[in-house]
Amino acid sequence: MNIKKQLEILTQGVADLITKEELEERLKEAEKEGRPLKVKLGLDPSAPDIHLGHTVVLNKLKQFQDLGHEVHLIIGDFTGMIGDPSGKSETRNQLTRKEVEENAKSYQEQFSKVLDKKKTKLHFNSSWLGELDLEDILNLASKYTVARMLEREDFASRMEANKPISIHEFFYPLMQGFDSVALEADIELGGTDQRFNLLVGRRLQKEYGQEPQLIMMLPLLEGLDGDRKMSKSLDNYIGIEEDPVTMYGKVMSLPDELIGRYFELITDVNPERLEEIKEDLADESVNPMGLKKELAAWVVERFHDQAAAEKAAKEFTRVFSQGEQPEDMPEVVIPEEDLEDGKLWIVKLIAATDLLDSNSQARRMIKQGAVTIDDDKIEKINIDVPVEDGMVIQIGKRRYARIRRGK
RNA sequence: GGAGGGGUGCCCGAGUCUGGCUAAAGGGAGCAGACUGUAAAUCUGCCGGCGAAGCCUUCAAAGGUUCAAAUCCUUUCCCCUCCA
Repeated sequence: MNIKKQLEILTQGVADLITKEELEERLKEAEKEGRPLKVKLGLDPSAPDIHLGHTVVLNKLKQFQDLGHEVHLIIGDFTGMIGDPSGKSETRNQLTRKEVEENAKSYQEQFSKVLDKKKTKLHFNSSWLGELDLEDILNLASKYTVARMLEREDFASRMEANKPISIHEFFYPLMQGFDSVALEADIELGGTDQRFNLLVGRRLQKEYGQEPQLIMMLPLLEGLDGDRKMSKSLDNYIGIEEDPVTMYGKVMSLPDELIGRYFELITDVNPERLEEIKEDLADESVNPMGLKKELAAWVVERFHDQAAAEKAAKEFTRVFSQGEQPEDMPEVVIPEEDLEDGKLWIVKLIAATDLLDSNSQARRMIKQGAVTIDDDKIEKINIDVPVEDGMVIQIGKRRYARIRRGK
């Protein structure tokens, strides 16, 4: 494929590129020399739970792969095994060699849902970082200044807010940058929030006498709240291994304004279709629900299959549009000895389902009129209800449990 | 080493001088209800625990003063700033 066309594909949907001219250069160079570009992505070793937000950058990597370039995933196991002691209140979770390898395997599995597994190279950065001795480390540290470190936004704001910064934290960007040196990366990808770290790699390569890598930043995908970036810790994510029904439902719960952005960043719809979608979204007379359903189906199909997508869509319509019960729901066994005359206090019964954390919450839900048993609304708190095998408790719109009497 | 500032509920953040009206303002997140061809938007409500009243546990930790403490005192731990 000619360079112009490659450039066009590679720069699509990119938030920032340092620099476009260099990318063109590098592509030409690679072609002339008949070698692929080494494209790097760094990964945190502790969270092998990929969500849609990650797929934005993975999609881009896939494009590189399809164009014949080499994708290198770097697992940051070195820091993971040492344990990051920042955020002192949190327990250090030092990962063992074994855990790291398990995580890596899990990563590989999940990544192969987007990337071509055969063409993807996996590295552990401990294999070079672990080899450095103190002299090497000091040498590395000498190549960057404190002032430059403090340019990083979160360091700067912590300084500003009088919050602690440990010295070792300065080493994280350096180590990540050293990965680029070790790999002799041509280009590194990352979210826009990674700008600083990515630049460190670029600068370090120069210090070590290498061609500095290019930097490609991809937009951060907003999570379910429609505001903050998708992340597991904010619990606003859609995991690519979630079951089809949940996945579909989560997409449907996205704020409408995000529909277009999702189509753009995580699907492979062609530019013409994307244009149409955007027009429809801008058109008041079009109910965005239809588009959202299309998006939801697309997502489920990609990470499961078409049958799952159809099933999830049906289930969604059934439960939310028609207000019927879902097909699967958790079952809760109520032991016979907890019953009195076959009855149980309503609050206890609800709390037993594990759908809520405490009796107080159960009481509140009843007060708010959120609880039904076999479609009968529960109005009072002080009642004992007969517990029947197979009866269904519903709390709110989407929490269900089936009751089983047992020993 | 010295001087000063600070640690509040899931998060942010008031309250501390002038003790009670404070389960602790406000915002965010979350949940529920109404509405909706969406788990969207919007509006309203809830948002520590305990089978009612009432009680119990909570404002870094432990003691103390008091009829009463997030608020006052003591000690300890942790964070920050400036000086050295």
